[in-house]
Amino acid sequence: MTERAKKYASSTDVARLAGVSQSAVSRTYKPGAKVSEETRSKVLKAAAELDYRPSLIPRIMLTHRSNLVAIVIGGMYNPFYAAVLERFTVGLQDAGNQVLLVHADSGHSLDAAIPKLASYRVDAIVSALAILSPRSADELARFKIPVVSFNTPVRNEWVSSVCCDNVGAARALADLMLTRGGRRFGCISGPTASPASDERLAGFRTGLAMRGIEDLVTATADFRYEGGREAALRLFAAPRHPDALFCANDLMALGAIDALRRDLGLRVPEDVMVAGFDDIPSAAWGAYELTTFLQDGRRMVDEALAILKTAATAHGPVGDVAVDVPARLIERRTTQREPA
Amino acid sequence: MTERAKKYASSTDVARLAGVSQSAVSRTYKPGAKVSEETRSKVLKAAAELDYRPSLIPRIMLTHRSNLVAIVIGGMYNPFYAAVLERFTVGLQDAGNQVLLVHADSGHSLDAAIPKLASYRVDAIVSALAILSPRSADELARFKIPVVSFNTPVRNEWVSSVCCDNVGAARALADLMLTRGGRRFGCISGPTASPASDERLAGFRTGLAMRGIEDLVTATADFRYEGGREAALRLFAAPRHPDALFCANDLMALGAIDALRRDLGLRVPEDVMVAGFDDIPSAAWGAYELTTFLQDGRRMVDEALAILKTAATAHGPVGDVAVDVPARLIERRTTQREPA
DNA sequence: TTGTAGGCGTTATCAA
DNA sequence: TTGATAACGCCTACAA
Repeated sequence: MTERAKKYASSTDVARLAGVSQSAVSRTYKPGAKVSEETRSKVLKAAAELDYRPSLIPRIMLTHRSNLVAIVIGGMYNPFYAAVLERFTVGLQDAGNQVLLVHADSGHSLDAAIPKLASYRVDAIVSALAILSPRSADELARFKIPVVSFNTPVRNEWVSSVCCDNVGAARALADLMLTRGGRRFGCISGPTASPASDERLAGFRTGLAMRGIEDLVTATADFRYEGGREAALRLFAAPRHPDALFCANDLMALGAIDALRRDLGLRVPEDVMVAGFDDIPSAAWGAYELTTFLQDGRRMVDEALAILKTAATAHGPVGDVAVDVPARLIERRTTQREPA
Repeated sequence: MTERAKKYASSTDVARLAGVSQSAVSRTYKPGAKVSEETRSKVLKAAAELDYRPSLIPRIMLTHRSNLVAIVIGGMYNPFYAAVLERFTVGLQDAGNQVLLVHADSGHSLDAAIPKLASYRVDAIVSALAILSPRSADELARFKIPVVSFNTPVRNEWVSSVCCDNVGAARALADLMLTRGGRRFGCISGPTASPASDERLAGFRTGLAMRGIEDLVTATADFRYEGGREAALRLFAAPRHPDALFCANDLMALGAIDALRRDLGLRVPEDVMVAGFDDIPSAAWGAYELTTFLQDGRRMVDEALAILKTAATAHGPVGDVAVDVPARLIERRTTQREPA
């Protein structure tokens, strides 16, 4: 009856066929086992015949560890996050974990996903989501699952964060643009409620203020190329437009550049300087050569993995760690301008 | 002793605290249950106190279904595959599945990952890997796990495939380039042993041959921007270079365009026409406006999901299905040329 | 070295 | 409506 649904052979099946006990089978597959050559070969023969693969599921019940780590992510359209996801996956696989991928594009869908993850008994969660609110973080903490928040500075007893120094970087960019002769400044930020974008905008504003500039025109977009393009068109509709534009990520910056050059007939960097954030591969492409900040994704992932490793061996909560990775300015052509 | 390792409360814990039987707890969490209001509230109260989340792990043992679907992928640097991964993830989540993400960048690492997946008792596997060999496919079939191969036309009893019509598309492109006045043809293909790239090259060659053109200079690259750029530099080192260049994917085409324009001072499309394959977002960017083929990732994913759904309800093998999705030509600026 | 027995956290069955 | 009981597949004593 239930035979029909049965897909995998069990160790009991193998034992029966091999004419040994179930524990003999179990021992055959345990690294430091004490099994006679004879038993072992009988078992392996039967196992091959039945295509037996030991199941890890019962082990999860016994040990309370699944070796499953969930990665919650939204916006893989951004190559920076695609690369981060790939690095996490490789790193976790190398450490003997499996990755449970969860897509969430809003705080709401995140909340919906959490109980599922708890039901699968994941060992830890990585949130590479720009929208982890403190409230969601508290919700997460209730499940007593270690969490690493990537690029969103929330933390509590169970939640740690790995961020890059958005404020400092954006401030440094303000300096650079002033040095390069910028006079009127503009900024295209990400969606409201994106902490990373907020920090970048705030840092830019501070950097300008420190040099006595208070004027800053801004537009909001959605972190995508098209959004950046349209935001630039809006921002540059007025006759007295900026001559230095900071975009909260590279994709929007590339869209803005194309808007300026192709739709508005402006030269970059001669008429308008542009800078982005992330250093995605296309920022370096010959058609753009965009000045940007390298978010050191590799190092950020490594830091996150280190936190997870600690969490895996600890018995209690190991949250409240905050790692800040500096961003490195990569100056390319889009800000290379002789001061007027 | 083992208390220390115990992280989650079990239904037995809840039952004890609530003063009811374990089955009562189980029923409380079962949708169509018959529990008295009184019992239910006692249970929920105790559960809240203990932060209880029912575990899905035992259910996997009982039902032989994990609701886990593995996605094996390599090369998320290509936005086309990043988008495919995202669509798969969303689609599977909507269908009540969870996604196990596996990164594999070679046939070898794929082989290494398979037994792990079998141990986690995944219900199905999606291979979005350009390197699934028939041998690997047979290996997969041994585990009796339904497999959908994305863009690689292998199949057997347990393996189905969803591909796009690479040959037909590339042949149509040859026609177009001839119509636009192409005289000398070049092609930058992907790594050897990539079936998709092989088919595209073969189709292009066939299309040319049908119009009496046998000459075709080729170079091989790695599907990435930089690789395309370098391959173009090699291909155009000779004095008599192509005036029509087909690249096996968009990323390489964009690299080739920048090589032609910026390193070699050639005009695209006036001096050289260029076309790619995939229709990734950056192909449409203002700086390039690349002619390409839209691989309908959305539809391909939907077809794959449909196969998986069938597999989920069937009892035996459901492989050997082959779906072919047509590719649609998107002609943009890089082939817009007046015939000489 | 082997086999027997108990338990991990659920669900399903059956009797109360 | 409830509670006891037997699985599911494996691991770990413990006894033979």
